[in-house]
Amino acid sequence: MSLSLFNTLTRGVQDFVPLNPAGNKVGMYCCGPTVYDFAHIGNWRTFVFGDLVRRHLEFKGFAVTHVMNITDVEDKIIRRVRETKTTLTAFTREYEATFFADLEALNCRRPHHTPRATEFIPEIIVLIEKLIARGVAYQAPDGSVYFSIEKYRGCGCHYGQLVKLNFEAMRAGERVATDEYEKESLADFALWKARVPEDGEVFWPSPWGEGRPGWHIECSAMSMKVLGPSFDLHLGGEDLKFPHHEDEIAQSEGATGKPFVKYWLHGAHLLVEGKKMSKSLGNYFTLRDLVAQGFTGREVRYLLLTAHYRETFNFTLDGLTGARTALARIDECVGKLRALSGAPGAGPSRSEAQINPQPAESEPGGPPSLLASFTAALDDDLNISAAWAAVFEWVRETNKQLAENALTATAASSALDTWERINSVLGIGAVAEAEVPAEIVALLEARQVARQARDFKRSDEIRDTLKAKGWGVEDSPKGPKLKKL
RNA sequence: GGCGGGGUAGCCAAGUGGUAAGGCACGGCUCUGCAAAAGCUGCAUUCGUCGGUUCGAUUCCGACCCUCGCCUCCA
Repeated sequence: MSLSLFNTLTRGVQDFVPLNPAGNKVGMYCCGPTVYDFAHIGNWRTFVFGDLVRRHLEFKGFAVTHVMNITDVEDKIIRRVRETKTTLTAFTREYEATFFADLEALNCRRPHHTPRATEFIPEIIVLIEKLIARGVAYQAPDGSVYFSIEKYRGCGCHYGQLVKLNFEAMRAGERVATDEYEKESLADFALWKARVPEDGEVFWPSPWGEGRPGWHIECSAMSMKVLGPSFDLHLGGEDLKFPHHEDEIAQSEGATGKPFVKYWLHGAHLLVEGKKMSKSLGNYFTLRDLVAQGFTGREVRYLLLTAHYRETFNFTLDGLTGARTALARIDECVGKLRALSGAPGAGPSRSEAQINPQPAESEPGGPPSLLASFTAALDDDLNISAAWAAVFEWVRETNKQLAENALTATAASSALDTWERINSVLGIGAVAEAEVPAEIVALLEARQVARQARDFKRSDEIRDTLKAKGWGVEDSPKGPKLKKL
């Protein structure tokens, strides 16, 4: 079965066919963070969505080149640099490092390329020169260079591919600083911003004088530098459709004359506790805020992955608690399979690289296997909810067989293989059994002695002690089981 | 004002022109010294409202109500 995705360009679900179908290679660009603050949970939804797209493509056997830019020069950054009296690099690198740490905490695969805007100034300048040479960009009296939408359209190009635009009906409202720059037309956007005193030391020389790149041009320059003038996938949050992505198309196609991106994917925003996230409402969370409340990156990842990417998702703390319970069910089941299969381990899950990327077909005539229903769900425009349903049905079925002692070690091992392949897409792992300190083992043994002597008062006391030390005990027919709380 | 999403159980959330996945929460039973875990089991005659099309609509059409987003900072 082939993968289909909703393409904002055509406003419909389409079969995914890479530009180079023979090569099986896919170029994917995701708009990355602007490193002026910690990324919030809404940002993370989009990045986790990007990770899901990449993982599923890799699961399908595509060789993905994943690019994510780092916007490290931009109005807000400059303001903060000025306010904190630091340097651009010192300021942005700190947030960049945090971003990658958080990305890892959420178990997102690291993009293959993470270009910084400030390291692509020469490429940006070349791109602007091309646009000027083609007559679709101009330098204004203030020294800034703008993209002319009128000229671009005059060349027969289409501005407004991602969203329907009606410039006449657009309000030149408060949010448009009409007097800030000397543009020829309100809709034109800056490619190069001339240096102003507020920029401080943040500027680069250029053929148009000192200044800095506009926001949109950096993505065009970096994506085309790494992936070429035309590539397969470009993702971002839905708010970026206009103007950011529209402008990227205009700049890129205006410069190369070639189609820029084949499939545009946009992730919906989230609400927190039913409301738009805002610092004043107290529902603004960064990942570290949630970690401070005792939640793990894994739980956050799971919750962010419970809803379809094109639907607004209501992120709640209750939901996060539910995520913990749901994950524990999966862990319990996978843990039992590991124990039965005699896998060494209880250790960390085997390397994802060892996993065969080709999904198996279900048995002819039989019920669809986990792998088949999971794959079918994600192939259908990443229907992750249906994919989870497949996972939990499998958990229930597996638990049932385990309870009936109906699984052999070989069958358990095979079930684990399937799970690992599923997990290569979900990326929620399964917690490895923690090392048990000698003190805890001793307490557990003491409790067993007490239980055998039917001294339940004593055994319950020890259970409470263990709990206080962070270990839960579950008695099973095969003896007590320790669980890190 | 223009454009675009949504309204499905207590909460989150799939889905379909033929009678509602899954998760969380909650109740019952089995097991257990108790508990936990697991298993079994119960939990929407109903999918914002009102009309229309249809043998049949939550699903298609129309109107309305509510809600969210974008309209040059935005994931």
